[in-house]
Amino acid sequence: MSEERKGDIVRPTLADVAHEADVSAITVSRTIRQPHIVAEKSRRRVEAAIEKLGYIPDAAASALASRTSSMIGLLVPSLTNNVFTDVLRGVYEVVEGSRYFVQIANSRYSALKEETLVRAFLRQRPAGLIVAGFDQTDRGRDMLNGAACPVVQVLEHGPEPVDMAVGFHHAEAAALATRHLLDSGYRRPGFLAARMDPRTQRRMRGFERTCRDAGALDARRIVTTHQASTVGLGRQLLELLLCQAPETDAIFCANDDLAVGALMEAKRRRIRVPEDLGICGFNDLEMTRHMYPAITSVATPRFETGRQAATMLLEEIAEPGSVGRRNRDLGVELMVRESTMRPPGPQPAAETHAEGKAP
Amino acid sequence: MSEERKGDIVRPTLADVAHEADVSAITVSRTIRQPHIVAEKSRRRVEAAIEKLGYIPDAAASALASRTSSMIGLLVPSLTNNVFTDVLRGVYEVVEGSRYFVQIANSRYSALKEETLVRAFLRQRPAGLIVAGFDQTDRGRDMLNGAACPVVQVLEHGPEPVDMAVGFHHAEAAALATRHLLDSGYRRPGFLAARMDPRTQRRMRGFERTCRDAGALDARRIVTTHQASTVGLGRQLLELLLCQAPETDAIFCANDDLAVGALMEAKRRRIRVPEDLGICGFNDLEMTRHMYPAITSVATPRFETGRQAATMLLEEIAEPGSVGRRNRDLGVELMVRESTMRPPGPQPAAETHAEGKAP
DNA sequence: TTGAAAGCGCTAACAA
DNA sequence: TTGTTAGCGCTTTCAA
Repeated sequence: MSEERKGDIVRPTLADVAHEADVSAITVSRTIRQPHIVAEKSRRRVEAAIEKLGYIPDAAASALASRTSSMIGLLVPSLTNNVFTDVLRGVYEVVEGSRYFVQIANSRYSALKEETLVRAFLRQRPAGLIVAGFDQTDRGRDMLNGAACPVVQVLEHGPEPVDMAVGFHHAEAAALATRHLLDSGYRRPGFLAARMDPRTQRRMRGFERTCRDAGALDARRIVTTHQASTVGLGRQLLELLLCQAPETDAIFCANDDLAVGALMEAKRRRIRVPEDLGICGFNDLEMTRHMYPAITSVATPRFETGRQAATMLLEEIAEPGSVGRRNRDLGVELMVRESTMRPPGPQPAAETHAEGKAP
Repeated sequence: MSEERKGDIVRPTLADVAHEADVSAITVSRTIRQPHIVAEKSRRRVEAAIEKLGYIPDAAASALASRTSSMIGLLVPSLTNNVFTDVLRGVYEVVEGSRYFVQIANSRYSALKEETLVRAFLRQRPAGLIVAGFDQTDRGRDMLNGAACPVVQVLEHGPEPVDMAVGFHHAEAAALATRHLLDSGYRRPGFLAARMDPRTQRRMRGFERTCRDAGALDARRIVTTHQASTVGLGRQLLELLLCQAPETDAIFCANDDLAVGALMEAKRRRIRVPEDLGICGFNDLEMTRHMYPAITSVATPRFETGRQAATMLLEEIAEPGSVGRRNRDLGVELMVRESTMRPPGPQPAAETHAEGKAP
């Protein structure tokens, strides 16, 4: 079909369907939105006409007339990062059974882009909005505050959400992991992190605080980068860490990608995990438990966060003010696996690393 | 702020801004869309008024009046699968610099859901559409055919796209990998696959055909499942394969997730890779090259597919009929790595597997 | 360079 | 149960 043809296509309207079915426009409208209040006979005629003409309702006209759309906007900083796609799955599970649909926007970790995207969402008069995190720009927060729809902030827990929130404490989750390393007998823990978005920074604070309290904090053992987190980066960061702090006997990785990369690099260097080096990841992505050795990680409630956010939104849309707990902490769970199960008794000297590092 | 307040918020309209700036509505509209044709003085007054009132244009009214939106719809079967998020990244890279925005819909591998989502997109009068694959339902294809906007099908190459297409041959790509295994001296190759969506099935055909031609096809060595592909599933499928065909000396995994899982399971069983078992993945996800040993994989042009699809769309939107090659094959590349670099000379007997399998 | 008038296709409100 | 009327907030068209 040529492009000229395409341009010429005139879509049938409600009025066309009404004419075809010999009813009024509003009856067609009702047949589509509230079929139960239309007489069986009219309804069948309308349905036949819709089918015959291939009628597709115009969302813009509908949104304009009703001053609302069926869109639920989801604003995340990344879609490469499985953390957000897991939230998304939870949201879908709830929204799919409803008359709403999800629109996704990706701020790519830019607060400015996020602001633009919030504005783009609001232009469409969404029925509800789900936004990752608490760290909007001032204008972004103002816009969310003034939104004519319910808003849920996800994946963090903190004071004063814009409207509603579901998530967990990043600093506390990191502290849990760090304490586990210390309790397992590791004395010189290091920290690897990438991207350094607000949530990652909170995890770093949790690590630092816990280490400081235990007298085990050493800035040389903290290696971070603003690059996006990848498995390859985990290898590089471990290399860097072992260069500048060869005494390191455990690492807490702010991401499972990094943990997997670090584990692979350790294997390649013949560093024994967990004997010479304990490794703990964060998020408990599916792959970590299947590594060899299986990697200890902090399981974060990503799917459940998405489910609850969507549920809260739908309830609040149906009846404003009806949602009870509007700021929820879902907590995390430490999944202890082989990579930090240090055998009891004295450990080999730290020099082991130096050996491992030789080509 | 209470929900009641929210409901009461009256958004300023073009007319309000016009009143504030003491110009007509159309001048405000022009200031927003074509600032260069508005006099400097009016423009500044309008911009000040927009700022003062916090005006946000209504997308529905705009779409209704202009009979088009700025939306580019992207329809994929999954967002958990990194393949599609890579395409997405390519699309974003191109679209972000334009006046269009991307809306993502997830069919979750259901052709019926896909049909519903195509309809949902068309209701919004998209400026363009990008759809994964060629396997729409008949109605889905009809709708795409009748769409009043350009359409690009991605991630496959085949005859008769609806409008435009960018992708590669899955069967040929699989044949490339399979030939590599055979050429590397592996004689009893197996095949692991999950999900079994149309593209995966084409890869299976490519594997079967190549093995048959080489007299190396044995149905016992083909293990598939309809479950979603995961690393854990790779471990399970390898276990199954080695149970029913212990002589297997190499595997082609239809996904890198499976390949990583299979590698980890092999390590756990003390099966030597690549000596006893060659492993080849598909897609060349970032992690595969960082495994130990590094995994051979077929690199697919996911990012470039997204880039080109978006570029074609924007060109075609700007000037219908202007895009030249409308059906593009981007090809694939085999990345040979440690996991299939079998040392030359006679190999240990196949019984090695039996040993490896012992607890 | 600016504006007035006339809809875009639908739904809310009310009436029958 | 169905219909009539009057917009929703913007852009197009034509005129000044």
